[in-house]
Amino acid sequence: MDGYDKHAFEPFAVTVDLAVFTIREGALHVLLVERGQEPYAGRWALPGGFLRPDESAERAARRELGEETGLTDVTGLHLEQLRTYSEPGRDPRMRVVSVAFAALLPDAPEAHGGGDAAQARWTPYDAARELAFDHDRILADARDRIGAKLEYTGLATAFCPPEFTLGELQQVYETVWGTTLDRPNFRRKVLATPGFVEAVPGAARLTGGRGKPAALYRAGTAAALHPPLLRPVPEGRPA
Amino acid sequence: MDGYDKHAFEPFAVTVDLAVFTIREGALHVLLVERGQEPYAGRWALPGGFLRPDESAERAARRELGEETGLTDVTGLHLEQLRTYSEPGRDPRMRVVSVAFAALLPDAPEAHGGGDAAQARWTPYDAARELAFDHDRILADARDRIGAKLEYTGLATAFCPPEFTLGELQQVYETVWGTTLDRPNFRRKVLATPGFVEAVPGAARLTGGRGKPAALYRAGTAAALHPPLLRPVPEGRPA
DNA sequence: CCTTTAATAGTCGCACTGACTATTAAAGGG
DNA sequence: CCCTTTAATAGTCAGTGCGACTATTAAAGG
Repeated sequence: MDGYDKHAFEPFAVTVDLAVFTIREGALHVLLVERGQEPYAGRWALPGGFLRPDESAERAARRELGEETGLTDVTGLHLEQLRTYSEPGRDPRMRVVSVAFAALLPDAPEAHGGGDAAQARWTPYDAARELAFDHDRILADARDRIGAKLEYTGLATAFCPPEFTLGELQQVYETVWGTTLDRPNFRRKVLATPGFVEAVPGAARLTGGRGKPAALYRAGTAAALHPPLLRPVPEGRPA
Repeated sequence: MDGYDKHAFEPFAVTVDLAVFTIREGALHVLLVERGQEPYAGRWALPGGFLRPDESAERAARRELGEETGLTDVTGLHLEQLRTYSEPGRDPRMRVVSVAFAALLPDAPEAHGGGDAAQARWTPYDAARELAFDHDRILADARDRIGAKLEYTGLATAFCPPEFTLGELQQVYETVWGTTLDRPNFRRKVLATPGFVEAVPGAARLTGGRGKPAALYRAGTAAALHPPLLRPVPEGRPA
């Protein structure tokens, strides 16, 4: 009931933090910024910043992304709330509640510092360790969430350009899940799932490859995949 | 990067709101409180309240639940973050950012008002309309989330007492999804999914029923169901 | 033109599932 | 004490999805 009626309310600083993913050279990359100020000056961190009084967390997330990394007017950006981190002590200086977002980008435009960030850089996911604040945790949570949502949503297309080949889409799954998938089976499954992708008639990707050019597809309209595309179980999983 | 370094930060009021569900008499019920204060005095709302400076949102959620509804020491309570609502104007008096939670309870202990709440009451989900603030939206989001999570997690057991029959578990699915399920098939599926439930040896529910008493089960240890228990597609869904 | 590379097509068998039917085990009324 | 009622549990069968393959096709480039 937003019950501020009787008790005095304590003011909090509210920030947004972004875990922005893309796929580069077959590896999952995360956008990081180097902190220019204490605390954690010189450490890498997730981009983010303060919520302004007139904007929602979603708007703040897009704004900060542009300010700190130069990624502006990112049309293909998929942005979704992850969760909110509110443990006392997560910031050494004051009480900060942070709304975390996970974001996906198709291609990887170069990033540069700005705002509070000394510099910004795409970093391989596995190399993004020992970040400032509790950002290691946020980043791991974001990756888990993305991996899980690939199973039952068409989210993977958010990593792809507007038109993409099935091979590129498969690469997304293999990269995020860290597995390999059988190509014919992947193809059959994707095409059999209504609303996942739709063919672009008569188009083929001509990008310098040596073999037969692949047909192009666009993201479909379905939000959820029925049936889902289940992740292969790691060895020895079954109870 | 929690970038409060250069810009002045604006203070916000931070609250938690709870959508607490249970199943009563075969229908999904939600815990609501009647507001004792303006704004929205006399209107029904989700329980919740201010975050204190020394507690996380999760702890605040449990505390407010106890204060406003008398539901304290709820051992079987499942509590999970839904999302954070931060649109400007969602509270007519000040800038409030609210961390919303979805919660599930096995049985339904009676609730009574307290704290900021004039009274508290279990309300059938379908009758919970025109709530204060944006709580209609939060409630709908929570219900969607719960319904979806039933598919691929063992969450349904959170609606059940520590020991339950497969019939009771099936009732949870049918109630939340608004469908009917074939009993033998449901049984087969649940028992074939490793870690979903485990049998309580030699126990049977004797509660006054007329027919053969059902065997009892406990919640299993698996967090995710492999394979998931997919919701039947509504008529005419396939594209 | 011929080799290479990758996309696409097709096959086979098992496991899962939806839609059923049949059986069993107790409770409670007569 | 039996017999009806109620519900749990067991079993059947066909269609389908999917993993693991093999085979074919289409272009690029030397």
